[in-house]
Parts: sequence; C-alpha cells; structure tokens
Amino acid sequence: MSFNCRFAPSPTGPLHIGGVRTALFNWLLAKKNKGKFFLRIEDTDKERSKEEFKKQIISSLAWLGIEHDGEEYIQSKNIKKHITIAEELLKKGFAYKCYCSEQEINEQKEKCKKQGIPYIYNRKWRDAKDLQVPKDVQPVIRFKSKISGNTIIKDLVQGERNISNSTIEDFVILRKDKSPTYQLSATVDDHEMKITHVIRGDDHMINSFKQKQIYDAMGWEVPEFAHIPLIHSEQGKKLSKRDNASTLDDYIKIGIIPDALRNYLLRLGWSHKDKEIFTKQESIDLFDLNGVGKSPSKLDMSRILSINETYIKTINEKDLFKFFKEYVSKYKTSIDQSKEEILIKSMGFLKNKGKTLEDIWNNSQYIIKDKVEIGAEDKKLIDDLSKTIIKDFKSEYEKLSSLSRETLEPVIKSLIDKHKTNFKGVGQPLRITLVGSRFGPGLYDVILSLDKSEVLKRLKSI
RNA sequence: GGUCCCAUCGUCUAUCGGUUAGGACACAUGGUUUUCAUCCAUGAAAGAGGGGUUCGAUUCCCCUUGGGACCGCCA
Repeated sequence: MSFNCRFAPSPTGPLHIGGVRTALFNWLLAKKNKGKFFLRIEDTDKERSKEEFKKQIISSLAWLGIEHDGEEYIQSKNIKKHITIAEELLKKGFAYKCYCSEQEINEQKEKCKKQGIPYIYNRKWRDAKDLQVPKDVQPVIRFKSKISGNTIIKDLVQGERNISNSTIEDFVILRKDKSPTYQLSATVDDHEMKITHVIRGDDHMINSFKQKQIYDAMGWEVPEFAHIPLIHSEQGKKLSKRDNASTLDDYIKIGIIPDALRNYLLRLGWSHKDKEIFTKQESIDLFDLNGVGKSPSKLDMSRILSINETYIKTINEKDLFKFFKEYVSKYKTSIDQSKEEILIKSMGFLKNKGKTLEDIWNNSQYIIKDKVEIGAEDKKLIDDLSKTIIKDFKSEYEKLSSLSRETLEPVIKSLIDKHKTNFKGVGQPLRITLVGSRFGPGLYDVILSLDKSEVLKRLKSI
C-alpha cells in the first residue's frame, strides 16, 4: 500500500500552530510508511491569498525540519482542470446551475435566523426545468447532494462516522465568476495527486462528507481520512488568530527551538506509552494514527518551555550557538564577530540556565555588551567592604599566570578567610561588578569566560 | 437553534474488564550548590453525575451534565 500524504494550507495568514501539527502528522505518517509528503498551497481565494504568506509557510515548515517531496503544488495553477470537472459533473447530472441571486440567498438566511431554524439552501434550482432563467443573474454550479440515506466515513482516528445526507446542502462548486470553490479544488487535486491519506483538523469533518460525494460521483477512489482533534487555547476554545500564541512565529519569537516544538506538538494529542522525548527518527519510527486521541487538547506554555529546556540542555555548544545566532539576528541585534568564539565556549554553562534562546540572550548580555550596567538594587550591595574585596581580588587576579578554576579557587578562598566572610560575601560583589547583577552564571564561569583584560577593566570601574 | 463529536490529576496523557489508577509538566516541601537556576528526593493532585451489563467496571451500553466543532459563492 502506498502512502501519499499532503498538507494543504491556504496562504491567507501566518502558519497556525494547529496547521503545523497537521503538517507534522501527515509528514510523520508518510515517512513512517516510506511514502510521500506533498505541500499544496490552496490559493484559490484570490482576495486573501498573499505571496508573502506562501513564502512564510514554506520557510516555517523548513524551520521545523519538515521537508516536502517535490515542488510545492500551487492550486491556482490547476483551476482549468477544476472547472472541467465541474462541467463534467454538470453534464452527468451530479450538479446543476443555480440562479439564485445573492440577495435571494441572504433573504433566506435571514428568514431562517428569525424562525430559529438552521439554514440550508432550499435546492430551488435542483430540478427546476419550468423555472424562468433570470437574465441578470450569473449562475453558480451546485453539487447535487444526496437527499436520502446516510454517508459513512471510516475515519482512521474518529472511527466510523455516520451522517444523514439530508443535512448536507447542495454546496457550491463553481462560483458565479466561474472560479472553483474549496470543495471542488481540494477533491480534484487530492485525486490528481493520488493522495491516499488525508489527515486534517476535525473542523473538516463535514467537508469530507461533501467531498466523498464528489469522489463517488466521479467514480474516483476515496482516500482514507483521519480527522485529528483541534488544539484549543488555554481558554478551551478553537485556537484563533487573536490568541497570542497561535502562530508558529509566536514560538520562534520567544526562543523555542525546532526539535522542541516538534516534540511538543507530537505529544499533543498523540502518545506512545509513557515516552515523552522523541528524537526526529524515533517519532517517525513510532508514529501511528492509533495513538492519536479523540479529544481536543489545550496548549500548555509551561510544557513547551520545559521541553525546550530539555532540548537546549542536551544540544552541543556549536549547534546551540547556531540556533542562538539565528535567533538573535532575527529578533535582537547581530552579534559582533569578535564575540562569537567566547559565546560558543560559554554555551556550555549558559544552556543550563535558561529555558529559551531568549533566556540565553539575557544571560549572555555581560558577554555581548562591553559596558556593564549595574542596577540600582545591585549597586546598593556594593559597600566599602565589597570594594576592598574587589580591589584585593584584582591584585591577586592580575598576578595569576594561568587561569582556571584550580588557580582561581585558592584566591577566592583566601579572600573569604582574610575578610572573615563566606563565599557569598566575596562572590556577590564580584558577580555584580562583572555581570551587572547579583543573578547570573556561576562566578568561575563568568571570570573564565571573559578575557583577562576585560575582567580587569570591569574590576577597575568600581 | 440544527447536525456531529468529546469527557482520567490544573495541563498533556498511560490503562485496551481485575492496577495501591502510572508517567510528564506545573505546584508544594526538603536536600545539594556560589546568587538566580540546574540537579536530587518527597508530597499533594484524577476516573463529571446517575442508571444498567458483569463475579467484577475508569474501561462496554443508555441518560443527564459539562465542553467543543460545523452550519460561506473562506479554506
């Protein structure tokens, strides 16, 4: 059995986190089964589709490490074919022209609203041989939905789904301007692309029932469907653009790294025993639709942060720096070339102090900025004794011929003894002097990460 | 409102009729530590309610309740 999967976003906005998960699941299913994963840009809404969003979607998937097979498929390029199919359906009697004006439709909707009954197109033109065709109305083509009986879909996630055909309206497949609608285009393209498995959000359930009728009418093989539960906001509602953490960029912005997000999204609605951390390869090997749950899941920021922290800790310094550099240049400032080496070296201890790339950015300010700014609260902690300690440390430090934790430790210890204090008494003023804050990386890490001349310069400034 | 769907700790989830209902995040407490963290240990925390079926239900069925999705000439 072949597995052809696809992710088919519309380029009408930045990539949604739910969309990312849909893409991930499709990609995973394809890779797991040695199949293909295609990307189809559904840009038939001319008004809202934007080239920049198309580019953003492609780069977003690339960021996550989800690569699609072949060129991306641009739906608008296949419009002619869609129209041909609409005409074929018309000819075969599976569709009909509807001359209702928009006004007429709107009036119907209003009426239904008033009466409190659900609107469904009244199928006025379905079998209207004796109706007078109005000259001033451009017709739309509607699909002749089944009126009786039921449609059943054996959904790979939801199980058997059954709906009464009478609830499916005669949906439009070709607009009055002769452009195809989603229902038509998606079906035709899925067929042409030989898609075997359609994984999409649960909100598409009704579309699958509609589209199944098109497949049946055309005598095409119906793909397998898997409708995955939606991701809800922390408020428990379908994620919308208004939610502040709804797009992929929202996560990149705070310094989440690709593997962490991939892992988080994988575990949102899917599980494999008690396993929490999955490498990319493991996720491919272990993924299956059986593991997908049926109930929607809420986004949990602290969980994302925690997984990100796990990944940051395990990644090696060089790779982490690559992510860091990319992140900083995109959202902060560019890093001075001269600082790169010291930053790479420092990733080793910096990564233990943060959950995100942004945390690392904050903790590495003492390296990136040449001037130390001491906060008011911290300044208060520098008293006369502190100044003496700093001075004493400076003269000892200056004398050291080799710098290491081993050579530094005796110096600090002797200062503790000399001034009858503890480590904090010595460490705190030194950290404030060197970093600008009483919080920060370990003292030895700080001292050893900076150049000797830089350390002396900072010590002198007190 | 109509149609469809969902229901285990606060959150993500394990359990596929018999478990002291497990794990992870978050939370609390204690310990290590050089500040903040990390790390380690411990703790608190769940089967929505009511009926069945069964020797036995979190698990199967029904009802109630709660929540969600869809109802476009958007995708």
